[in-house]
Amino acid sequence: MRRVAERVRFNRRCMMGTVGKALDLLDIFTRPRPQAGLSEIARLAGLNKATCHRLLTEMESRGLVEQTGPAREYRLGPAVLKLAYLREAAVPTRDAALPVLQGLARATGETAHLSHLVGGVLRTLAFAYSAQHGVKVTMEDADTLPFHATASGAAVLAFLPAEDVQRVLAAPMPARVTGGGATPDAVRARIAAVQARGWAETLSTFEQDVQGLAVPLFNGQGACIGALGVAAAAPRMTPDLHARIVTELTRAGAAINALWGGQVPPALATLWHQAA
Amino acid sequence: MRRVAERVRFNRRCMMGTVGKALDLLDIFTRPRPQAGLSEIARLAGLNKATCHRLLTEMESRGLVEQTGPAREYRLGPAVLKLAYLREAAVPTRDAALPVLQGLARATGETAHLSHLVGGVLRTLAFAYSAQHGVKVTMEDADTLPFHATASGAAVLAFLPAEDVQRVLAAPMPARVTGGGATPDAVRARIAAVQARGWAETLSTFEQDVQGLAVPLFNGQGACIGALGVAAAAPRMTPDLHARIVTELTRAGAAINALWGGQVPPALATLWHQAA
DNA sequence: CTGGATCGGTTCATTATGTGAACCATTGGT
DNA sequence: ACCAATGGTTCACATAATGAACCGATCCAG
Repeated sequence: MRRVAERVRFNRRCMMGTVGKALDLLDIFTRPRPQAGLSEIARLAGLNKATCHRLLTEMESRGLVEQTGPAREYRLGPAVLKLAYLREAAVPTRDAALPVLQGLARATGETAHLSHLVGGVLRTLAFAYSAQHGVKVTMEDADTLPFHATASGAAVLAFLPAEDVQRVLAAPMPARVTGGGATPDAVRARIAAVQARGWAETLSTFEQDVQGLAVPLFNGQGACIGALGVAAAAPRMTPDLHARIVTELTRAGAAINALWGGQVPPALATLWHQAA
Repeated sequence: MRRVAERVRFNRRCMMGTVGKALDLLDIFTRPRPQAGLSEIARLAGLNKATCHRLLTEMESRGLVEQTGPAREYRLGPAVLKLAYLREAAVPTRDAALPVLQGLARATGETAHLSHLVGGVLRTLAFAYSAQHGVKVTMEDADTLPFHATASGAAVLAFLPAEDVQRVLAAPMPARVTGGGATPDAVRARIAAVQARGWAETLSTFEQDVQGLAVPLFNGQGACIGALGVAAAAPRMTPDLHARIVTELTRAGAAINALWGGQVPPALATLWHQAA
C-alpha cells in the first residue's frame, strides 16, 4: 500500500539497523566536539566498544571518518566533502540560499538561520550573523532544534500532517525549556497563530532572552521540509524592529522557496504578500 | 599488535560489512548521474533490490540520501551538507586549499586539481579551471584517479610504504589506459623519477592529449595523503610553459602542505626549494 | 483493452552477520 | 609498582541481513 509507506515517512529514526547505528555515530561529531576517542564514542552512543570500533573502521574505509595522529581519535573524514560537493551540484540548496540568508541577517541586524527537516528532526543547515551588534544570538551549537520550543519548530508543525503533529506533541518534552512555553497547549496555540498570520514566533522558550521568528519552507510537492528563522536578542526588540523582521523574513522565505522550487500553500503565500 | 593494524590501513575497501555496502551505494551518485531509481541502483551495485531498498531507506532516515518527487528516485540528502560543514570547521582542508588551487590554475593557465587518498583510492576533492584558454581539461567526471595512469597517482605511490605500492602494482590494470604507459615497469620508472626530481609527470596515459604533473601532499605525521596536480592540454605545451608549471606546482604544493600542517620529507622539500 | 515488461516496494524462511563480555597491550598519572 | 584509563581483538552466541518470490502500479506496443 502506498499509504503505509507514507505513514512511516516521519520519524524514520526509529529503525535501528546496523547502518543506522553507524550513521548515528556521525552525530557524535559536533562543532564543540569535533573529534572523540573510541571509548568516548562508545559511551556517548551507548554501544559496545567492539561494535563501535567495527562501525568506525568500516566508515573509515570509505573515508566518512578518519583517525587522527597518535591520539587515535576519530573525526569526520574527507569523503563528506566530496558528497557535499555532489549534493550541491545536483541540488543547489545551501549555496543558493546562503546569499538570501546573509541578506536577511544584514537587513534585520540579527542572526538568521536555516533548518532542514530530516528523519523527524529539525537540523540546522546554515546560519548567518549580522555585523551590526556585538551581542548576537549564536547558533554554533544548536545542532537540532526542538519542535516544542522554537519558532522554526512551530512554523514546520503548522504545515505537517496532523498525525505527525500528534506524534511530536505526544513525545516527551525536552528538558531545555523555560517557563511553560513548551506545553502541548502552548505549542498548539503557536501553530494556530502561524496558520493565521503566516509566521511563527516564540520568546525565551529555547534560549533565555531570545525572540525567535520563523517561516516554513516547502519542496516541489508542497510538503514542508524546513524553516527559515531569525533569532533576535529580546532586550533590544522594539515594535519597529519586530515589524521589519517580519517583512524581511517573509520576503526572504518567499525568495528561498522560489530558489528551491518550493510550492508555498496559496493561503500562506497571500499572507506573506500582505506582510511584505 | 600495532603492526597488524598498520598493515590493514591501506586498501580498507576489502571489508564488506553491511555499512560498507550501504556507503558504497553513495558512490553511485556522481556528477553525470546525480540520482537513480531503486532498480538501477541495485543493478549498478550488484545487490538485491530488497537489500538495496533497506539500505537506502535506512540512509534516508538519517538524511544521507533522499527520495525525489513522483519518480521516487534517490539522490544525496541534506545531511551531507551538515557533515561537510562540520568537517571544514574541524579541519579546514578544502576551503583552505581552494585559493591556492585557484591561484595555481590562474598562474599556469591550466586545470589544477586536488585529490585525497581514501580507502586505497585517489578521490578528486576539488579542482579549479583557468579562464585563459577555451580548451581546458575538465575534471568533472574524474571521480577516482587510477594510480597507474596519472601523475597524481605516481606522486602518491612514490611516498607510500613499499608494500602498498606492491599491492597497487599487483592489482589488475584499469581498462582506461592508452599505450604502454601503465605497465608496472612504466609506473616504477615514474615513481623513481618522482623521487629524483620532486614531481610526477605523465603524458596521455589517462586522457589523450593531456599532460599531467603532480606533487604529493602529506599529513602531520609525514604520511602521504593525496596529491596536487595540473592537467595541461598537451598540444600547447612548450618547454617554457612546462618550466612555469613545475615552479608554480611545487610552490603551491609547499603552500598547501603548510596550510594543512603536512610534514614534507626533507629531501623532497629541498627539491621543491630548488624548483621554485 | 490486453499482454508483457518495467517500475518501487514488501514478505519471510534461511543463514550470514553483527554483537558484547572478557581479554590484551599501552599509556599516563600517583 | 600500582591502578585506571586508553585503543584494539577474540569468539560463542543470537540478532539482524539476505534474496527469491511476490504485489500493485504504470507504461507502452500491438
